[in-house]
Amino acid sequence: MASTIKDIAKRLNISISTVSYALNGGPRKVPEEVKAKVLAVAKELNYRPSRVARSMVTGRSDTIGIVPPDVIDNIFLSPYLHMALNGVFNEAGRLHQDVLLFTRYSESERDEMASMIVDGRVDGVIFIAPHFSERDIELATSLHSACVSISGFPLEGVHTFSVENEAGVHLALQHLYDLGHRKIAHIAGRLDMHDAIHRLQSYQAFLRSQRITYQEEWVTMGQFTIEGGKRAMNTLLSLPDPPTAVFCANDEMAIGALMEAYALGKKVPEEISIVGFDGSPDSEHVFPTITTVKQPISELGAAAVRALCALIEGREPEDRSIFPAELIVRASTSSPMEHVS
Amino acid sequence: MASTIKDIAKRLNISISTVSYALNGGPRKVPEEVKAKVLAVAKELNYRPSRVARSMVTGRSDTIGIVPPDVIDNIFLSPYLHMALNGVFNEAGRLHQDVLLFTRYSESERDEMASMIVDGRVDGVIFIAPHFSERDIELATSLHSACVSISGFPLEGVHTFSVENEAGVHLALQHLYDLGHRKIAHIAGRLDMHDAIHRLQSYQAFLRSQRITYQEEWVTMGQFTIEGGKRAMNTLLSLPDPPTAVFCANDEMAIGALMEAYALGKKVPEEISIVGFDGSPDSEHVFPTITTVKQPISELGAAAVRALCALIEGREPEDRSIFPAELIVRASTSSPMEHVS
DNA sequence: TAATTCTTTGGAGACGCTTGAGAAACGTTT
DNA sequence: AAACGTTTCTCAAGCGTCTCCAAAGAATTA
Repeated sequence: MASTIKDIAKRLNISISTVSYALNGGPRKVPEEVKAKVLAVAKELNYRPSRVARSMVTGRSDTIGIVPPDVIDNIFLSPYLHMALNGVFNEAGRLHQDVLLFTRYSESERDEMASMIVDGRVDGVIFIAPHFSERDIELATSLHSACVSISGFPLEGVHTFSVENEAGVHLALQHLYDLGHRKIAHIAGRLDMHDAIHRLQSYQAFLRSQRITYQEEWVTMGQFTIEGGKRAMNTLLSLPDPPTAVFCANDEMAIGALMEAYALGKKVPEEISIVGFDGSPDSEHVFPTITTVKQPISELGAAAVRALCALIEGREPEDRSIFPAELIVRASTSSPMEHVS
Repeated sequence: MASTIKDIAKRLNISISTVSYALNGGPRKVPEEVKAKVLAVAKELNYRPSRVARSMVTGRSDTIGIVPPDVIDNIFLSPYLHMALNGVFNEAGRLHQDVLLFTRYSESERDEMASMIVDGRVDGVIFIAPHFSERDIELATSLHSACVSISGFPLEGVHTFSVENEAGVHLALQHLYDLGHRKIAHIAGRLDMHDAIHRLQSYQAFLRSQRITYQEEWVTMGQFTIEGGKRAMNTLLSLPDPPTAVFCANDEMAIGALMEAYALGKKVPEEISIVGFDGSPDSEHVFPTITTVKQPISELGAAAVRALCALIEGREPEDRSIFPAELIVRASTSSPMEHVS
């Protein structure tokens, strides 16, 4: 149906190779006159080179694969992933790379998934926030496939891009501390993810450095979801000695916490301060707007793409891999004193 | 580097075709004994079939392409697109289809874009909310490539999936009308998109049916964005005779309108009621929560995938193409009377 | 004019896989 | 023993493209 390079050759009575050279401005020179004719016929026949055939012979597909975190359904409703994808897509477009999103819908397909990564349709893979248990990434590296990760666990030979978690957490907690808070709880994310672990550890480190006693029950699990944030906040507010401030490992949990606080009749920030993490658009749309630690997620995505392309082409990636965090103070935090009095 | 079907054949001293048949349970039978041996060796050599080579000969890639709306940068931050992609990915996974997201980063690459659609890497394409001026979709059909659209303009031979816009708009406006509103403004979306046009027309039709005089200045453009919603709301509230209610063509603009209303000291819903469209998660996170018309966007995406797969396999799509809208009454709407008095 | 060099162009092999055509081996039937 | 059907397997032809190699032609030199 679709026309091929052969059709063009036949039409002009020249060889296939000449056509190929003409179309690609190929390694060999082709007289301008012939070139023009080839291009004209190509246009006339509505010729489109088959990327598949080209991949076959060049071994390159100019396509990068994205492996989103392996969570439950509806994964594409996560703001974090959106921001990451946003950066990835913009940069991929700029670098003339297409993006193949790997979908997986059950654990049992894990192996099939793994083989997709190395079946030749992508030149390299970006893992977004992979779980600790994620073996695909090891498989990919073992097969010498180019791969990088965003917010992943440090892994031998895998370039990992992430935010300065420790510094970010410090900014958030210092902010609360400076406001006068001493009873600061933490709603942690999924502890099989690197960022969640790192943020929890940084939280503990901060308490230690400020000589605040670490209270086991002030750390609750929120699974990085709004629902999880609600549940966690509910738990925290039921404590005999509830905290005056809550630091959440991401904005979604902060939103959940906010909603739950209101549901329980607690005013934010008057009765309890809330800080999020990520700097998602949503954090600014809720009421009150949420104080949060912004990480340049889109830039992480873009940097990952650049690094991956470098690896594919055999260059050494030049991007730094740790990105700065920035505190954005909004309306969900205030001093606890004013209202205690 | 990677092992091929040939390596397996050589190792076992059998023909390449036998290996192929064994691996695929192919068209021809292969004795269990041989099959077992082949599979064992395949595993040992860590063999992964090359999808590229397979595509080459079968002409199928088991991959569907997605063309997101051709808007400016950071497109992946649109909740609408997320919900659509969410449905698409889930369903694609279920049907064992991979998803290639087409990125495009400039108008000048339009032609390159078009050829990507038909270069053999995808079996079919889903256009999400294509613009009126989008020619790619026509190109795709003219090349007999399978394609469907979500919220697109009706086009000969292209299955289009969309929500019952007219009914949805009616629900929203009737709700406002029943509350007592008579001065109802409309913040419209991008008028090069089908949904935006359709919703504007439905708004006008409703006013006509209720014999409310259509006020030119009560229709403002919001471009489907939060920023646009803010600007539009600003314009509306500056009118000498401002409306008591605003119906927005999507939730993002409703959020923007909400923010702007607050910024101008107008209370929602006490002084002005706001209704959105889409039923995005965000519409429930803002304060006050927004009354909105929910459309099953994810289901639209899923249905589009099913239909596309049917087309690819030469079957007739069975899904209905118009989906119901549902009014979700929340806190952003109330009767105007109470406060006028 | 013949020999040499340079330029241009066509031929053909690969890439890894699928699959139809047909060969070989075997057992069964007449 | 011949004829036949089955089963099991090999051969080889592609799929569309890229690119090396060699052949043909043109230009230069002896």
